Amino acid sequence: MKNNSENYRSRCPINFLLESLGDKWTLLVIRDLMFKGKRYFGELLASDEKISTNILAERLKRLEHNHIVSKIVDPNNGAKVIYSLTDKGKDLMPIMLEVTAWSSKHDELTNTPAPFMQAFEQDRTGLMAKLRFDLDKLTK
Amino acid sequence: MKNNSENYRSRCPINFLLESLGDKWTLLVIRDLMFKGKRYFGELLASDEKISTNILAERLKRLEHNHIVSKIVDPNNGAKVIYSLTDKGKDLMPIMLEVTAWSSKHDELTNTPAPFMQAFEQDRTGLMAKLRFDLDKLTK
DNA sequence: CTGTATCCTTAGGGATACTG
DNA sequence: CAGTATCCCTAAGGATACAG
Repeated sequence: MKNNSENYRSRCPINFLLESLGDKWTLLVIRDLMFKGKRYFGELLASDEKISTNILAERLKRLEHNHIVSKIVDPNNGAKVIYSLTDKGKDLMPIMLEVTAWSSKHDELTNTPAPFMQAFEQDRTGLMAKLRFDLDKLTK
Repeated sequence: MKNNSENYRSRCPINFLLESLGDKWTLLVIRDLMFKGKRYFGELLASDEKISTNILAERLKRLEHNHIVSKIVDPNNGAKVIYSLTDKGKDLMPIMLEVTAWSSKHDELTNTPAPFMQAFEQDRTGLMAKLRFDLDKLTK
């Protein structure tokens, strides 16, 4: 996955996403930062899908390099690092919601509460705006 | 990439998408079927990104197995096969549009016309409904 | 035209030991 | 706790020849 434009396979927007986030793990890291309120390396490490340390470290590094995630030193504990989504990262929320909508519609095993998805289909714009507002508050 | 539920890494909807479509090529095939009006193997083969025959054949087979793509024999030419999106496949359109929106916002090299994306941000629901209608007509 | 089959290479990723 | 460094292995993917 390269990120300097000369190496893109094409200049298609779909392909742009694939080159930025198109692997087995990156989207899961973003999910955890966006919807599960995780902020620390250790928390991200503890996902159901069992990512390993080197992979997580590499993905975070690349996400930071792509300005999707930023890291700061925890003001309450200088030994800890806090990861959070940048605006560019938060802009991925509509994609994540649509993915969730699609999966919960087409995979009966998926664990998304149906009422929420129904509300979402009714009023995408409103719900997205609200969630974005919450997200901004959280990482402010 | 497994598709029988016992082998999922988790039952998260984000992960469901990754297990169904999470590789370097699948989303590009869907893009070509959804937005570029391609229907034949040869047409799909001719994308900018240069997919090879074996990969394309394998992806189409898996997409068919997952009920995202269906194939029929061309009624006008028995030697040809026509691929098209199922309803489940067409349901991916909102995701594709959000991906396009995100990429065209954050990658200046991306080739999506800005006016369209502006209209989309104004009225997601309306535009999605219209595009879905067009898509249904096309594959009817 | 629509694929299969094969060969080969590489990138991605698990496991795990180790460091500041 | 937050990573780095290695080792090793496998799956994914390019190239290309060939078949129905």
